[in-house]
Amino acid sequence: MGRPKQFDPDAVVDKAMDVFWRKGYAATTPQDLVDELGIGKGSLYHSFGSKHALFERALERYRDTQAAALVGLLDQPGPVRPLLRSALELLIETDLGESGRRGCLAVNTATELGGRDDASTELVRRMFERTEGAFKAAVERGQRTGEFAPDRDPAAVASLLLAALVGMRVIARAQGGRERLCRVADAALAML
Amino acid sequence: MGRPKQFDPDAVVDKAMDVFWRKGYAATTPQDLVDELGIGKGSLYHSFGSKHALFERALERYRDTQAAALVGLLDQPGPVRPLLRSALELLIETDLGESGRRGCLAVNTATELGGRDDASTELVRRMFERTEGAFKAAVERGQRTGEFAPDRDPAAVASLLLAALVGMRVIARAQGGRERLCRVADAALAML
DNA sequence: TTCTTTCTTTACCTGAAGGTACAAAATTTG
DNA sequence: CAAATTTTGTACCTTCAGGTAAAGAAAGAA
Repeated sequence: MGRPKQFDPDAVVDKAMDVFWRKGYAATTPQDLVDELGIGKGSLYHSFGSKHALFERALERYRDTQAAALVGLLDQPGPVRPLLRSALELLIETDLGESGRRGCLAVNTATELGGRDDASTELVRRMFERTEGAFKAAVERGQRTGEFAPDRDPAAVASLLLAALVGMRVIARAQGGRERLCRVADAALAML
Repeated sequence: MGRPKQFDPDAVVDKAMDVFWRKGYAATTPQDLVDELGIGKGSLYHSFGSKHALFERALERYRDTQAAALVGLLDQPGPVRPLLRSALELLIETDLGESGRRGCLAVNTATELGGRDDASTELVRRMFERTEGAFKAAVERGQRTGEFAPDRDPAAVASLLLAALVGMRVIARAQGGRERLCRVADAALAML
């Protein structure tokens, strides 16, 4: 009952994710949100409560779309090395693509709010953990199939892969060119 | 001539570096600066012009102290592997130390202002480049002395090391524990 | 159709960000 | 000492962040 919403909340959260991704949390103003989400300020606060609450929704959405896509990619069957390569290439293209060097929302949030906003920090920590887990599983699989040297600790290698991936996305924001990013990806694959 | 300054500008820039490092650029207010630098608002703006100009000074100071320390460490004589290990350990201790999980100012700046503030982006890009150069030189040296396998491209390995280092400092901000960071460092050294 | 509930619009509010203006204070020079 | 120059403290200013309040609009319930 009551008046129905004039907008699709999921679509609005999607747009909010985009804004926060591009500008960061602190630099996104209520006016930015009103302008880019296409809903009035009243609706915004009535539906989402606060800028911070909307940010959390956006971060969850990021986890469920972007981060999940990466994990899903790594979980696919078939040889592992090409899978890893496409994963890294996906990130490079995302980072350098038309949407414009906004890096990774989880990484951006870690450095902007890490340790100063418990909910966000925890969300990011979990995303990192999940990604590292996917890497570990992939490495273990690659070792079983004989693609990778079997003498390396999969957990350690996965940690390094996660760190390299995170680092790449930071470097992309600091005007790192495609060659540089590809060099990182190549070196990461070469060490396996 | 004229009235002499009541404070040491370098010391004030040092403190400003600390504040920006902990809180980030946008989240640091003029009031924060007045409180933590111990000088009046008048002096602040008279001496430094603007929050942004002070931030650039702070970033330059970061480059000349923190980033330079890392590069200097890598340039020291002696076996390369222990040098790399101390470099990584230095970062881990810095990140987890009493100053409290503030990560790396260059990394934080890359993700907060990368692509949106040309001067800062350029400063960060140069710091990354310099660090990568130091890694490359170290790897080359290690290859000459026979410490590292000679068949790897030093530039590629250096890129990966830089990315891993940057990633580590992000992960540290997202509540990554010491074990996790050490795992990254171990894996990085193990691949050489 | 009136009542209730929920959404939307518009207006408004408080505090602070980021900075400017200006007079007073502390120096060096003549 | 007066003059010139630079620094400092205080007051002030404009804009906007982040949000609240109140009244009207659109739906179902009685």
